[in-house]
Amino acid sequence: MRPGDLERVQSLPLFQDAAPETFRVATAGAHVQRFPAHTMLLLEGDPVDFLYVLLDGQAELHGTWNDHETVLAILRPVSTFILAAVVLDTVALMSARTLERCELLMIPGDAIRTAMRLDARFAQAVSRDLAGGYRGLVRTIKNHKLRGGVERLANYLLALRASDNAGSTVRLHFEKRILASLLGMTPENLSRAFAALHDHGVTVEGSLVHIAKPGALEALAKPDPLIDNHAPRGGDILIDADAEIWSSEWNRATSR
Amino acid sequence: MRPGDLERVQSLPLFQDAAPETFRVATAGAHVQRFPAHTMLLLEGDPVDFLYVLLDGQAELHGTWNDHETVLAILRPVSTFILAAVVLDTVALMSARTLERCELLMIPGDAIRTAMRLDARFAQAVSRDLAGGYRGLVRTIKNHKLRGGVERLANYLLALRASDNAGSTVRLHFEKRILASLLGMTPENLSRAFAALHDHGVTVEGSLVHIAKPGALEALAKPDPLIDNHAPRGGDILIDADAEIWSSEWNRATSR
DNA sequence: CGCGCATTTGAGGACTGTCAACTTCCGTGG
DNA sequence: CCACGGAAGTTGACAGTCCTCAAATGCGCG
Repeated sequence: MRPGDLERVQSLPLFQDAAPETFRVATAGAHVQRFPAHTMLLLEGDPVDFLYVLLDGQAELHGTWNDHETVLAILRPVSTFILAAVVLDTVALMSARTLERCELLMIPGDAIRTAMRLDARFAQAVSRDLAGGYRGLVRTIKNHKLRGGVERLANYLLALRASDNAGSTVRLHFEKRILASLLGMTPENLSRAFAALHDHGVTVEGSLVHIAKPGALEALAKPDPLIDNHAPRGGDILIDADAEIWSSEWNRATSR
Repeated sequence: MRPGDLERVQSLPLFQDAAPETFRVATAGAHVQRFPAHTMLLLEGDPVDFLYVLLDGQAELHGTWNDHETVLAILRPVSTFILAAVVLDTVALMSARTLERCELLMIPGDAIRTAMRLDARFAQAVSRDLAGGYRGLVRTIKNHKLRGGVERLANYLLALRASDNAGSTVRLHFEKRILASLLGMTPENLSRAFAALHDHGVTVEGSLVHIAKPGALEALAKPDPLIDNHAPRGGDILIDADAEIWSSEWNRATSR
């Protein structure tokens, strides 16, 4: 583990509230491992023995059925994943695979469950993390059931703009075919969705997307704080303490 | 509160592990309230002040965007809902409405959060509950992204058969228009989906659905334990300890 | 009994998936 | 450094699915 990695892990919302002793015990049995690109880390249906912490690189969570595959989330450092399966000590519902060379910290599931028993503050942090993940999934389902493909793409681009920079050009962090699957469409239809956004000021050059008229795009996307997690909050309410936990599963992936 | 209600609440996975004192304090500040049918209990975007426990009746969780509405879950007694928002002390992402006359126990959110701080076992139970809900949502997303409408209906019927009885006739517990929304389609298309299942031995009479050839239906539905939570597990593995928590949010609603 | 709403059925259109051909991009190896 | 091969991305044609609108039917409650 490189110097600073431990600090990065400890600063995760999942751990920053834990007692130092809890953190020490949990990471004592952990080990860091490197994986090449396009490597399966975990297969859905397999028992989950570790909580994974992505320290470097990009990874993908996906699900399979009947010879079809769909991307459920893109993970970027630093984030944890499959916490839910670890808490319940059961099999994974999602597969995980690296998109590029990755560095992972693997914490034994036993250590996590033991820590929850001994450290109430850690158990609370786990609850908050899972609650944040849960709410992320609720947003995702609303996104998919209520919006069409073009609208999902438009909101995705606005979310990228809000999170990565303030400029009018955003960069897609992974291949379009993966973005297509994440957004619930085929690569062909993603192309057409980008084409449809052409009329609203969106131009594409490789992985660079230029948003010429953010206003026009927003008019089409109709972002909603109850779906998108980046949308402008209603200005009349002062109590805006939506301190959602976003460090672990479903990071900035699905809809932000 | 009727006699026995408290016992029913205490026997929920969320509470059965908690210290008696924890349970006493939490329910001390709680109150039971009755609501007529078709009443809004909670509006998405509103701060959540209570953890709700549905003691009697049926309720629905739904989301809204751009003048469209989609049903996210059907709740049946005894189950809790909006635990995630309570844990994070934030606004609701889903609205809740009664489908019929309902009896609800409302536990102040403060009491829940305090109990988590004081009782590590309760905090663990909350984590398990949220982890179970999280995994239910993952199943839902896979269900929606990987399957078509007819397949979703077929699996829903098989899930009903597995949970409610062992017979070949199942009863829909709510209106078809709500089922349609839950399954992510229009009422018109649900009708056609039922018609499509005609060829596979499914006949409909009001809210009664007869499954003449379960084998044929399964061949179409291709149920999967990693999506449906009722599907036959692979017989070669003995370790089948998937003790998922299913008592709270997302009960038998979405995909079981 | 009658009204209102849920459900069904039909027709048409919009959206999405599939297949195939073509172009572009990128990493490899000469 | 360039040429090449393979994969990614795009475009077009077509089919299948799903949504919308409209009208007819059925059901339940007042």
